[in-house]
Amino acid sequence: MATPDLHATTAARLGAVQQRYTAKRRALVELLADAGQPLAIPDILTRGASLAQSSVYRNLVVLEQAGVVRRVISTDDYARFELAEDLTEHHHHLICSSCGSIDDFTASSGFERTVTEALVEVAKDTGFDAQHHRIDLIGVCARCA
Amino acid sequence: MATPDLHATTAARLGAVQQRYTAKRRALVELLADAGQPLAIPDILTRGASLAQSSVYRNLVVLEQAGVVRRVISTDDYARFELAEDLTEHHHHLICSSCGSIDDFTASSGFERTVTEALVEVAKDTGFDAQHHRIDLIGVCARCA
DNA sequence: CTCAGTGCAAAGGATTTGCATGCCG
DNA sequence: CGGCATGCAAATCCTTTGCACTGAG
Repeated sequence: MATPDLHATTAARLGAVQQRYTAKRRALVELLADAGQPLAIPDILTRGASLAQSSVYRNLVVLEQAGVVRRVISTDDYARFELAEDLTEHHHHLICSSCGSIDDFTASSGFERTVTEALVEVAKDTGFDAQHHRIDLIGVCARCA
Repeated sequence: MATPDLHATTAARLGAVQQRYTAKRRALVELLADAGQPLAIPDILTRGASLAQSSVYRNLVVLEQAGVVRRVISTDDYARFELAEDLTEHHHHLICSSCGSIDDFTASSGFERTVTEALVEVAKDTGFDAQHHRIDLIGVCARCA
């Protein structure tokens, strides 16, 4: 799943905020890239990231500020993290209200166009400066059903 | 803002889960109804709810289980609560990435129709049993701009 | 040699829970 | 009267932070 230049891009963005792209950070990014779905910290630790819990948190903060990863909120107690959209693909989430797990899905381009147009309209009406949108489906995942 | 039968409905739903509609709970529901936007616990306490903090949390859990209120997640540390949609009106949120405040907005019916159709499609493809959807605009609110 | 990155342990802070009391039914 | 709701305070648990050590440049 790792795009050829995923690491190059990440390195560049980290550099832009005076941060290094260490082996541990690389491992973290690869873990997220391979997962294909947002991961909670316990998931990350379980999947053999040889990192102290605190370092995971700290690095995720750094990567978030660098615009490499994004924090996603779910229904359970853990925050989840995924690669920034411009490193993957514009997508939305299926959030399980039972177990809190999150899966990705993509919508048709026509749908996205409609949504974008509508949201521009809303922004105009409310004076709200929208940076991006978020569409989630809340329900019960296949595992919990 | 309080619909004539808001309290009747609330009482009924609480009754359905063997819970009473006490004066404190009524005050909580009215506070949320009047606010017109999701409130965080500190907001609730500030607005003169004569309730202990722990009771607010406890009652919100009860009300959530009864399907009277809904928990909304933002970007800051506090969870926020609003009345369930069927007690108000279907709407979406403008979330400020700067201060974490949340405001409501409604979209055109055509937009909602398109969204619903698209989401039904997605649910069919993924085997995900969607209960409802959530559309948020993330950006900077007028106050923070 | 310097300074960012890391691990470990302790601190922080929103949320939850235990227990005694008071009130509704 | 009995049981649930409430307040207060202590406990939880995810997340953050302090500090000393290590490794890259």
